[in-house]
Order: sequence, then C-alpha cells, then structure tokens
Amino acid sequence: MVSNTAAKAKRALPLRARKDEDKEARRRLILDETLALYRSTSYADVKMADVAERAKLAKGTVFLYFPTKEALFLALLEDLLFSWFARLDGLLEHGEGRWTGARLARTVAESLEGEESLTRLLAMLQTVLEQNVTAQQVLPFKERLLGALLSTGARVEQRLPFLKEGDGPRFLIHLHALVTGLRQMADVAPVARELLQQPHLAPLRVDFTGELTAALTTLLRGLESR
Amino acid sequence: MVSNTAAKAKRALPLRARKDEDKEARRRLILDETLALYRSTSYADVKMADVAERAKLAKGTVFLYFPTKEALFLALLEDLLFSWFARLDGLLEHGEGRWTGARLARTVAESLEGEESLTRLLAMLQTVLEQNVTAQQVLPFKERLLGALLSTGARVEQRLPFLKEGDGPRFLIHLHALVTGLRQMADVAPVARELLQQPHLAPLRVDFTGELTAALTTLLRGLESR
DNA sequence: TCGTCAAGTGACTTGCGGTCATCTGGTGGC
DNA sequence: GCCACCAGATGACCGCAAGTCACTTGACGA
Repeated sequence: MVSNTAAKAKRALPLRARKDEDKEARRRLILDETLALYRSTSYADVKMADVAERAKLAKGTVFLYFPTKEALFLALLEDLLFSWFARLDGLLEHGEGRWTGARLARTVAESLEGEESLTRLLAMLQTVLEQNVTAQQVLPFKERLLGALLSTGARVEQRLPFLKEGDGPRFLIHLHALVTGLRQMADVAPVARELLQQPHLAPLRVDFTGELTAALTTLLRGLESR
Repeated sequence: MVSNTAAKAKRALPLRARKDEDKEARRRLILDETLALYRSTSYADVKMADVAERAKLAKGTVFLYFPTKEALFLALLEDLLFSWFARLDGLLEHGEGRWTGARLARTVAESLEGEESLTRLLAMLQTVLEQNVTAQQVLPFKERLLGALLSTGARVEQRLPFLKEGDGPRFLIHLHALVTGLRQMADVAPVARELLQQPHLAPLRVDFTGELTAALTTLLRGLESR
C-alpha cells in the first residue's frame, strides 16, 4: 500500500532510520517519490538520482533500500498490485444482487480504471522488472501472486455459478494477459499517441476500459455456453 | 523477411555498399546477426557493439543503418511480424474443409509456436521499442500494421460466418493482447523460470500454445453464442 | 557523556548507447 | 587505365545513468 500525503507529513523522520518502523517509513517514502515520478513519465525517464533528490536522500541511500532500479520498481508494482487485489476482493464480497458475466467483466475493468501506473508496470513485469533481480527477490512476489490468484480466483468462481473448478485463477491469468496487452496498445508512447491522432490510423486506437470489458464479457460468455 | 544462411553465403559484399541492393544486403546482415544474438539472450543483453562485431562491422556502421538500438529492434520486429501475417494468411487461404472457432484458435496458436522471438519482441513493442524512436520511424510500421490488421481480419471474418463486421480486426487486437500477456507469463526471465520449477508455484507456469488456444477458443465461442 | 557501529553520503567506477572527425575504396569522367 | 571525388566506413571519444565503497556522522546503550 502506498502511503498518502497525510501519513507522510505525520512525523519527521530522524536522520538515521535505526528502528524497523523508521526504516519502513523511509522505504515507503522512496516508493512514494518513485511513483510520483513514474506517473508523469516512463520507466526509462525515472532516474535513481532524481528519486533520491525528491526523497531528500543521497543516491547511495536509495540503493541501501533497493539493490537495483528493477527491484525498486518491482516493489512498487507489488504495492499497487496487491492493494488492487484487495480492492477487487472487496467489490466481489460486498456487491449486492445477482452476478452475471457482464457485471463481473464491468466490475473488473472499472476497478482498473485510473490504475494506469499499475497496469503499465504490469506490462513491464517480465520484460524489464524481472531482469537484474535475484531469485531471492522475486520469490516472495511470485508466492504472494500465487496466493492472490488462488484466493481471488475462488471468489470469482463463487460469484458465477457456471464457472468450474480452476476457472477462477485461469480467468485471472487471462485477465493479466489482456490487461498487459491492452495497456500496451491503449497507453502507448507519446510518439505513437501523436501518430494515432491521424484519422486513417484511428482503428489502431484502443480504449482500455471499453476494450477490456468487451473482451472479458466475451470470454465469460464463452465459458458460460460451454 | 529474415534471409537464410544460404542467401547470406551467396556473395561477398563489397567493402562499401554503394548500390541500394548492397545496402539492403548489409541491412539484412545486421538484422540477422541481431536476431541470432537475441534468440539466445534478451533485449538488454544484446549490445550494439556485439551486433557490430558479429556482422564484422564497426559499431558506427551499425548506427548508419539504424539510428538507435530501439529502431534496430523495431525493424527486426517488423520483419518477423509481417512474415508471420503472411504465413497466417496462407493458412487461412489454403485450409480445406469447414472452419470452426476451435480450428481457427488452434491454427493461430500453432502458427505462433516456435515464434518466440516474434512474440517476445511484440511484448516489448510499446514498453520499450517505441521509446527513443521518432514518429517518422514508427509511422510506416503502424501503417503496415493497420493494413495487415484489416486484411487478415477480413480473412478471419470470411472463415467464420458467425463473425460480424469488424470482429476480425478486433479479434486480432485481442490476439495481440493475449499473445503479449501470455508470452510474458510463459517465457519469463531465467531467474523466474528457475523459481517456477518449485512444485508449489506450478500453477503460475503457463504453457503458451495451450493457454492461447484455450483463450482464443473461449473468446470465439463467446462471439458465436452472442 | 561518550564510544560504537549501523545508517547515510557522494565522488568515483563501469559500461553502454550514440557521435563525429577522419579515412578510404568504389565509381564516373577523361 | 588513371585519378579525383565523396559516400560509406571507422573507432576513439563523449555523456549519462546505474551501481560501489571508503569515509563520515548521528542515534543509542553502557
């Protein structure tokens, strides 16, 4: 979970973080500043030196908390991803009334609206983030991911009676695939975005939420009519 | 299209490529060597200096043919992608007998088997390759892509009578999304691959062709039962 | 109060993408 | 067949960003 500004202002950190609590706060601070920078630019444009400067730390200090740039962004992804899982769980748990494939598709797609940072990071996961990171560092992430896949997957299965054993997690894997792919198409590099303004290239433009909803609905209808 | 070794050995290039034909041959040579390197490593591990060395050229010469590393890989992707489109067109055109959603799904998924380089590059398209490249350089690619999307999309629509106007291209966009996403999951970084050997993480392992076939079949069944 | 040592620092190293002043071989004109 | 020209080729060099490490300093316990 990324701390909000209120929490940030709560208390000035000592110059040296010796208590675990303070270390954690410093870690959060670095993650927050990284996210702030990433929001308005791209992975390549976020320099470790800039992160350090914004966090009012020396560059070396950032590397005390995260051994590589990739590890930093992997941690950021972890924050965003699992807080999204928690939010989706909430929506599935507390939603009233009958659930249909279409409703689930909409719920999921909308839960990802405004989560551009998350989906952009997700799209880089294996291509970039898992480079230059040791197995030690990826393992906890993968294990948490598996856990979330199984537990949220089970919740999805409960909601839609036509789903069979294992369909839930598989649905989430397809969701991940679609999110990754659609985000790449919808949220392209600035150069390409400009290009796609040209009317004759309009068919290449992709509305993320719309297209994701459509794809998930179709996917679930396919499972229902099996 | 990437030239084969036979074509490569056909004729020694002059030291200076002055004719367009020779320039094209040199360009191909660079692309071939890039692909050879990329096959066994990753984007980050392919150094421009290595490409030059393998092609028996000075580093500067490579930059005469491709202005940036990203442009080089974009050109490589273009080669692989459009030759795959052509191959798929052939399969759609010459396939005998009745076409079903399941058959189309299988045909498409199998046409991508052994195309790991293509799908890995595709997964990097917007995240990496379109960075550091001018609009001038991306435009032809996008235009060709649009053309292929429309023409191959139309072929797909012809094969499956239950598809409506526009379903073909849209199917291909969802295909792109799924390919990108599934490739990321199936063909992970070496670190992660090692990790996934552990039995308790088995559910995170993804069989690319199998999973793609399943997803496409479900997707098409969803469209059929609309 | 002060000694200890982990947290913090930033100048430095490394490595790679990209440049450009210089060189040279193919070609066209004679 | 010779030569002048210049586009193609070269590789030493540059800039930049990730990552290191010898040194400094402030929190805490004795």
